[in-house]
Amino acid sequence: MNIFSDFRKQIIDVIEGLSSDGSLPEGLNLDRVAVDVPRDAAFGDLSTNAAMVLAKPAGMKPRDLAELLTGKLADAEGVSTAEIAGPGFINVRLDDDLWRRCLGTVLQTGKAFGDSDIGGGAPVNVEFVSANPTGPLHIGHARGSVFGDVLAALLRKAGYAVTREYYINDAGAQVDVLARSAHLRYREALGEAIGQIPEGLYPGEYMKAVGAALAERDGDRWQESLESEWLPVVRSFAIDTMMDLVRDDLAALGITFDVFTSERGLVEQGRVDTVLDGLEARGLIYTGTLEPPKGKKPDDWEPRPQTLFKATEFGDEVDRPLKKSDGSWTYFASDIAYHQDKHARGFDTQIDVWGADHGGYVKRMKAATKAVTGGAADLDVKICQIVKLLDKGEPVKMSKRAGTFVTLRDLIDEVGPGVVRFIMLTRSNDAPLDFDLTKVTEQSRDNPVFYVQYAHARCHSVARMAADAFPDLDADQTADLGLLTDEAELALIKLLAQWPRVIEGAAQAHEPHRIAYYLYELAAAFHGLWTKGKEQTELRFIVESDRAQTHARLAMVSGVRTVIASGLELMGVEPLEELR
RNA sequence: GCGCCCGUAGCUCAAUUGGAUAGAGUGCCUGACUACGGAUCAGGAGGUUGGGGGUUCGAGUCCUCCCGGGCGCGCCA
Repeated sequence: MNIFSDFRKQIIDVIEGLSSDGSLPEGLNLDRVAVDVPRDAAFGDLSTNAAMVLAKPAGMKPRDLAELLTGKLADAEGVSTAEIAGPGFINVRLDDDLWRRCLGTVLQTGKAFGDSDIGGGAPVNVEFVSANPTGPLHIGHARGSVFGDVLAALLRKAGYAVTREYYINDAGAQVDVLARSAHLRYREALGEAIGQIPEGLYPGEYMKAVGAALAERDGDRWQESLESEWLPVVRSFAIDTMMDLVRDDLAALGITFDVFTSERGLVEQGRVDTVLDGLEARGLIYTGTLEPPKGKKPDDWEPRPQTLFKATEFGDEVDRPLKKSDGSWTYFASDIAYHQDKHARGFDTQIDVWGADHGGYVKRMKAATKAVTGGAADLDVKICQIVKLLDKGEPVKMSKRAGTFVTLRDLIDEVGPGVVRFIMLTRSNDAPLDFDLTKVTEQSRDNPVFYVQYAHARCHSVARMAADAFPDLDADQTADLGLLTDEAELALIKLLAQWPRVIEGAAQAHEPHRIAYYLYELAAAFHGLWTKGKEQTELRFIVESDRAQTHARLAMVSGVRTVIASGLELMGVEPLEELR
């Protein structure tokens, strides 16, 4: 039950009715007709801009059209009042019973309340994390990981067929460095003194285990052999080990993927060649020389002919190189093949979640995707800004040597997965985020995780107390919701009714942080009502002298608990029933 | 120099995708709470949404030009 979309249908019906009886022209475009919640509750429960957006095409003044619509709407079912305001807004108040019925729906459907079918089962591919398999995940990865995972969950709840995907960059020079680092540790594991890790190799302690495991598996087989012999083997082994590490770290955050795609796999299957041959056949690839960037000329710049993709034909600023000087593909070339591959697998809607440092690549990737799918695939790239790690307001110095933790795993161990996940969504993805280790575990209002969890725990607390006062109370569904008449109670119920709308809006905008903000707002309304009951005893949830009233209020509290739990679970955060 | 993101209350950030009198937290000021579970709640002050111009019924949001910050800028992903 989505009151807002239901009401929009009512308005559309009214407009179409007026069209068919000649009061309005036929065939009006109704796309821009919106139903909103007014900023100020004094304006009513709902408002619509219908009269304003249709005035011009209908050839009427907005207020006259509003007049016409209000006349019909006032008689519509469930509408208590409809009036015109401002330049032509129509403000509507609905019968309180309609809202109470919505609470009834919450109680009946439970956590499925808010599920939507706006996705229509359309396939969506969400690609996120995709960290290079060269080491454990760090804090910078945490944000994109959570963002992508919750966005995927959100889209699923909104009715899309979502695939969570991880692209393994296992074909570039970096994994060769990884292999050499692993080989060194392998020799170390076999008893060689390796001394200092040479510049350019990965020095991390985590590489020791890789070397040891390889020695365990293969003995001294690669100890004296040529690099050309051992490199592919060691590389493959190291990548697998690193990916296990990455999977473990993600699992600790509650994240799993449906698909892992290997860049090397695409290259070895010849997919890159195929896709780029196709572009070449269309005249979109040529050999040319790029201008140096103005104002910031690299020291070693020299003009050089390169194999270029005509990205400028698809909205990019300059054409982009596809081949390295050794003749191998650039990562961009394989990325083109990868996005084509996603399209070939049936994904017309693709979402990539990237870090802030990749912002400069959005245009070329969109251009390439457009080119390679003939414009059929829509790519949305979500950029996550940096996370600043703080402790008591002071920046935490990231030094591996000093022992200050930097890995994702350490962060999870320190504050718990739920806290990490929630905090990562307390900002819009394109705003930088402060993660204060002290604040996020504080029990205060300015720690949103606590504040929302506390509201949820309070709901459970009420239920426990009620079980003492009325041990034999029936299920929520049998309560007489008509007894919920206080303004604050109805306001709370109206907020619950917004949940499906929040889901749809957040899903369509690809903005999972809206869930966190909504939950905070809902928690605030609930805490407010709680305290109101403290001051006016007749408003308490449990009224010992009034069994029916208590029953109704417990049902309302159940509704709040259900929606908060539903939202937290959507975010991958476990709802707590007690706070120590 | 160019591109992308950003600029909103002292500070950190929202703003129903173009809607009405721009909202929360924090900080400051005032009050409520000896218990359905204390960690809360109610109120006050605080704004020319960086600046100018434009688009229209209507702009924090879209276009344009400046100012300021972050990221990026040919064979790293």
